[in-house]
Amino acid sequence: MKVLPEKTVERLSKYRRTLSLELEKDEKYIFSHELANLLHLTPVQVRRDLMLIEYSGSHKRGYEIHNLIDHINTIIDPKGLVPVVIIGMGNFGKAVAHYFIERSRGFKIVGSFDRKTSHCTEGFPGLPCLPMDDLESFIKEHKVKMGVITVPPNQAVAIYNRLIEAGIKGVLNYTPKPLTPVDGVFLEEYDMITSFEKVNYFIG
Amino acid sequence: MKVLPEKTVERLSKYRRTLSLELEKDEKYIFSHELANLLHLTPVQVRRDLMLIEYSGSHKRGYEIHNLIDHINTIIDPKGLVPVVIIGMGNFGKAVAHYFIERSRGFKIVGSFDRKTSHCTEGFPGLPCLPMDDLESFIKEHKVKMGVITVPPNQAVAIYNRLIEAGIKGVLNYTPKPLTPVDGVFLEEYDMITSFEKVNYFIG
DNA sequence: TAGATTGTTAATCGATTAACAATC
DNA sequence: TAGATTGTTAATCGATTAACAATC
Repeated sequence: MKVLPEKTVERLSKYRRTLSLELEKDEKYIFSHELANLLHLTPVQVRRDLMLIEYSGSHKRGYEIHNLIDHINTIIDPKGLVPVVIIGMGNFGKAVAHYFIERSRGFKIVGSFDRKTSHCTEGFPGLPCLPMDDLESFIKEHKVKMGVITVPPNQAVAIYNRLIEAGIKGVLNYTPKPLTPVDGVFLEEYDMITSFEKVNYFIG
Repeated sequence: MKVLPEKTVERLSKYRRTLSLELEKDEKYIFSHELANLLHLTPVQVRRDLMLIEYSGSHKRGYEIHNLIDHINTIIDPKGLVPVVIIGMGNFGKAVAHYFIERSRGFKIVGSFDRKTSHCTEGFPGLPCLPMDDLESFIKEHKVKMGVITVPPNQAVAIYNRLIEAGIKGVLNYTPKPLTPVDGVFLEEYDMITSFEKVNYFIG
């Protein structure tokens, strides 16, 4: 299958979670307009996304929820459990860890790093907390594919370079420091300051 | 001036911060290609954005940094200090508070709320920590314009409705629970799970 | 059948980029 | 002047939505 548009992948992630909630309510089938309503999208957009992943429903009953979830799984988690590390265990890093411990599907947080290991030793049983020096060796040993950068902004570039050097495949940058895209490494950035200033502007 | 595209507003936020850093390095002028390189954009995009805010540079020296920052200020912070509240002082809420205490330009965190006020009493001197019950009265009394939702997902909808009811103008939703857009209230959502799953997909 | 829905192409919309005149 | 840059229109690209045939 051709590589999917970023926006479609984002929506598939949301479809899957919404569908799982419906399944828990013992729903078996869902129409495109129902799924669309739950996510404030249009039914056409839902159907087009499903078309792109070559999934078909029935005219009478819509889409079979359990089956569709399985299909989305094969599309967006084709690789089993991808190992992830978090670098920087301040409040933000802790929030990320807290979010994904036990709750992830296609990936698993396998390690956390901080300049002061005292920042991460407590609170996350089963999640190793390591000094920065061990970053490269840990990544190589555990075949870590994805790194989450939650260090202070002035350390972001150095950490990023070390991740690249160690052979990481994807980076999530939560610092406001813009990083330089590198071939073969998927880079996703979220800048909280920008979001705040955007809301501030559109409050009008 | 016509309302700016969302993407342009986002970049203006980044231009401003990058320009401030250049100013600190005693740079006085900057060319569009220099600013573009710092943010991994194209020079045309920079110039087009500046065209949209009706700012002109010189052919010889590019843009006068200090002056451009001031101009961006008038565009994206035309309202003085906008009061903001954070609802939910777990790790994520703390990260947000930590980020913006003393560091914000167009807005100010004036209050934080949690079911357990013990979550927020320590750590942020000068930031009031209040029980949920006081939410509406605080918003009205302090003319709060913007609310940041960092509660657990199952409380998000209830808090959102209370914010709307209390007359909030902008909402930043950091829970994975999608909220329903309401006329006259700007809603910005960031879903961390989606970002993770997206990176996971594009690692390929 | 009539009505509701899916699946898909074509049109539209919005954002980015190419092209280039004007200027210093 | 020649070269570099800005400012702006037109073209392109990508994503969304409208339209509608096919199906149950």
